[in-house]
Amino acid sequence: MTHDVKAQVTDEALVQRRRAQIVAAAVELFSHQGFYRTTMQDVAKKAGVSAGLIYQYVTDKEDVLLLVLLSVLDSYKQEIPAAISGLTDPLERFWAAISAYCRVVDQRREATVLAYRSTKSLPDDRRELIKRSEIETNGMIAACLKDCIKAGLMREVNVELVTYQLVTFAHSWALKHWRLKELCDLDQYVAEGFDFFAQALLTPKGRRHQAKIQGAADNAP
Amino acid sequence: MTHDVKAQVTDEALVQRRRAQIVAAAVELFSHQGFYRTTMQDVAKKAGVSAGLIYQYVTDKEDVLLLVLLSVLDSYKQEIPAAISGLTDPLERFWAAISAYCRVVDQRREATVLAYRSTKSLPDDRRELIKRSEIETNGMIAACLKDCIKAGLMREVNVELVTYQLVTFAHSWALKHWRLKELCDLDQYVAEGFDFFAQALLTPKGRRHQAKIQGAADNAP
Amino acid sequence: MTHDVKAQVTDEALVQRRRAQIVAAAVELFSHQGFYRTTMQDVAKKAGVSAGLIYQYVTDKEDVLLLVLLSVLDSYKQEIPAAISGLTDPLERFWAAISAYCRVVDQRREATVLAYRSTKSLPDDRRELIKRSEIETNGMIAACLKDCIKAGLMREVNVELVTYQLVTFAHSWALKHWRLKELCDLDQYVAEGFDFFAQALLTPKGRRHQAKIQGAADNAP
Amino acid sequence: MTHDVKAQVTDEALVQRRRAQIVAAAVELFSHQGFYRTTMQDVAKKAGVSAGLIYQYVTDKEDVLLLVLLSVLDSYKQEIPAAISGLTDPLERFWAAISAYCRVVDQRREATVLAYRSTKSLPDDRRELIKRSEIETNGMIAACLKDCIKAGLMREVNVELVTYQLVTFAHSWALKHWRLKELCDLDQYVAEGFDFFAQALLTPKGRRHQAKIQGAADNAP
DNA sequence: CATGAATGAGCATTCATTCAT
DNA sequence: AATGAATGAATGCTCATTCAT
Repeated sequence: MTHDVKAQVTDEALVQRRRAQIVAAAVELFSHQGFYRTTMQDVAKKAGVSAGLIYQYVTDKEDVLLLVLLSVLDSYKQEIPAAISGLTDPLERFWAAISAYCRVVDQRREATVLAYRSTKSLPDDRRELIKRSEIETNGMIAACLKDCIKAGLMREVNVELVTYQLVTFAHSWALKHWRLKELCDLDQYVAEGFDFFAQALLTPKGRRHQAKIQGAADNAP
Repeated sequence: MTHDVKAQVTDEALVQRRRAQIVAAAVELFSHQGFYRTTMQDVAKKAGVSAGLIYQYVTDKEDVLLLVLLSVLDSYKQEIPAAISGLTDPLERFWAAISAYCRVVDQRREATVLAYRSTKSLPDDRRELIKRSEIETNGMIAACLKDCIKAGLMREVNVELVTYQLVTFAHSWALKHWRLKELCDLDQYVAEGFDFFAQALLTPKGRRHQAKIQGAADNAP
Repeated sequence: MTHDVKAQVTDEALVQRRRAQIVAAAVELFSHQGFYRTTMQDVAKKAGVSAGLIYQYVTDKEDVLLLVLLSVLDSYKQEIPAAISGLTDPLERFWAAISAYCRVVDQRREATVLAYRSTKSLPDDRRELIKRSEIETNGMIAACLKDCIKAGLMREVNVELVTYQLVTFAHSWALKHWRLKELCDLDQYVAEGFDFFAQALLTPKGRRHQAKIQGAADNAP
Repeated sequence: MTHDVKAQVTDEALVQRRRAQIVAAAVELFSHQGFYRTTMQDVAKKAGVSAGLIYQYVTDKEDVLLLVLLSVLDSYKQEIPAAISGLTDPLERFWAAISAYCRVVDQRREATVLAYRSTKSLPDDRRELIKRSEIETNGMIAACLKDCIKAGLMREVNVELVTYQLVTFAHSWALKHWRLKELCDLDQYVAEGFDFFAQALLTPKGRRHQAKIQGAADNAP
């Protein structure tokens, strides 16, 4: 976890704990009311600390936002590797990654929307941190995609562009949730996405392999 | 297009002109600095009017935002029908619509990003206006998609979900422009998108039809 | 009617008419919403003229207030003499004057309250005008009082102080109307006042005279 | 006395002190310049605090006005009972109450005028508070009056109406001070009032009793 | 380490007044 | 004479940040 945000407190464990407290409060408030409508007093109250305390763990209100956004991106960076860790089959890994992504987005739906709303509110240097982190996460998806292509299971598409399609598909569940939730639930959304991307990406060989996986999965309990 | 935002000035033509002036200034400022960091004085100065003047054409700062967002959505609602108006072939209409959408997004890239950032800053009732307008625009894309399906050129997919994929694809050009612009230009982006969606959606019959269109287009000057 | 308020318009009849229009609108608005809460645009609208027009008949917003307050005091100066004009008996004139005062206050209740609220909002020189006018009105009451004393009908009291008691009694009907209206109606209020002041002021001779008048009045239709 | 105005600061003693500071500054400014002409910056500067500070002890500018008006009414509610506390004779209590009322009005002359000017500037609910408080104060005067009547010392008059006469008499010292101060000083004003109300209210028995009291007082050092 | 009272710059909004038409 | 659009100074209120305790 890399934030070069400097704290004035030395006890590292305490810093961790306090920041977690602050971020937890801020995520909720920023998500619901937006960054600008949330006051530091709001954050302090919800975090159960005094307003002054926050400034011992953070330099700025913008720093709080940075911490919040990094915490969202961190969930991605933890959940996706976890979801594919046991798997070896490229196609299985691919679908598992997408599925994990969608599920994290669903769990942190409001924070995801927040990221779209508020990243621009950060000063340039801190925004760079976020972008770098996003590229990193995309890298994990891209890697899965590449493996599928290398294995001849998917077409030779522009990897980074398609990665954006996949990532955007996941994000949309949060961004357009106000409408999508009336059309389907998360599982259906993911299923429709699988179908769509399968059509778009799989080679004939990929299709056969897919059928095999599917069959195996269907026969499972 | 009609915004029920009420002006205190009676001369309708003047209202149109002044609002256009204000919106033009606001789009630029909101896009660059964000809604909250932009002061009404900023808007007034950039629009070349006094601060007080604005309040004769708008009730609120939020009203300015509403006007700005509606102006973006209005571009969609004008450009897309214009792009497909002469065409009769369902597939041609479909690609033309997508292409037009991408091009409007490109022209109003910053305003599109602004829409994602700031719609939540509106009070509920005004946000509804925006949502309704978005659904309307989506309807135009969905109609093209349905026609292709009805003609047997595309698979029987969930129309609204796929519409969101298409729309999101266009929006992404603005939202992720910071990265995408390093990977390709707009034409390439659109071309890649066509390829991807063609794969995902076309039936065998659709593919043959597509080839024919494509051939014709290739032989053109 | 003496306001040295200067108009920019020469046609004297028009000036009268316009000012009456403006004052009528202002009395109502100032009375209900107060001077500061009423905008010149409000006054213009209610008067059915444009905002700019007002400034051709008045130099200031404060000027409008002055005109309004003078109009109230003018009603006093007209109604009271009218009420006592036919009468010769000092006691009858006295009661008639008080009664008339109360009735004018009742008719212009809100304007009377306005005078108490807003006279201090005037710049010193214009406030002097008002004070002078008030003293003038008081003079009419004081004269009636003096006549009664001179005729031996009332005690040798401090005339000006008692005049203030009388005037204040009339004003209170407006100032405390929110409470008094629940205790009695105007006629009862006046009757109670007569009784009270009679006790306080009449000499034995005055009392006998009063009984005679009363008796005559009671036997009247 | 309790104003349900809520402070954001918890230390109750501090709240008391700060509010007193603010009210003291506001009374002076509001009295001289009026409520609307006084800015919160004015109040802050005169109170020797920052503008923001005030809003931790008050919700509104109107709240400051409410606090100011309540502080005036509170003086009445404290001074009058104090003035009559040692006395048992109904007539002595009555005159002591009136005298105390006049003296409080004299001490807080400008604030009294302010009350007449500005009560209407309060929103309805807060104005109700003021009215209730006024009725309470009147109740103290009315009680003295009733006791005199019950003891056969005064006539059977309409208690509440006469109470208003008495209260108004006290208030007039402030409201018409610009003129009255040229006619007499406070003691003379009170003495003239006593004479007037004695004539108006005392029964023969009351008159004898009054003479006795008076005699005793005259023989006192 | 923690508190929370205090600061004061910053901003949306209003409105008396002007002036071109 | 009359209009009403335009002005811009003025003001109530907020809130990130500090600092004495």
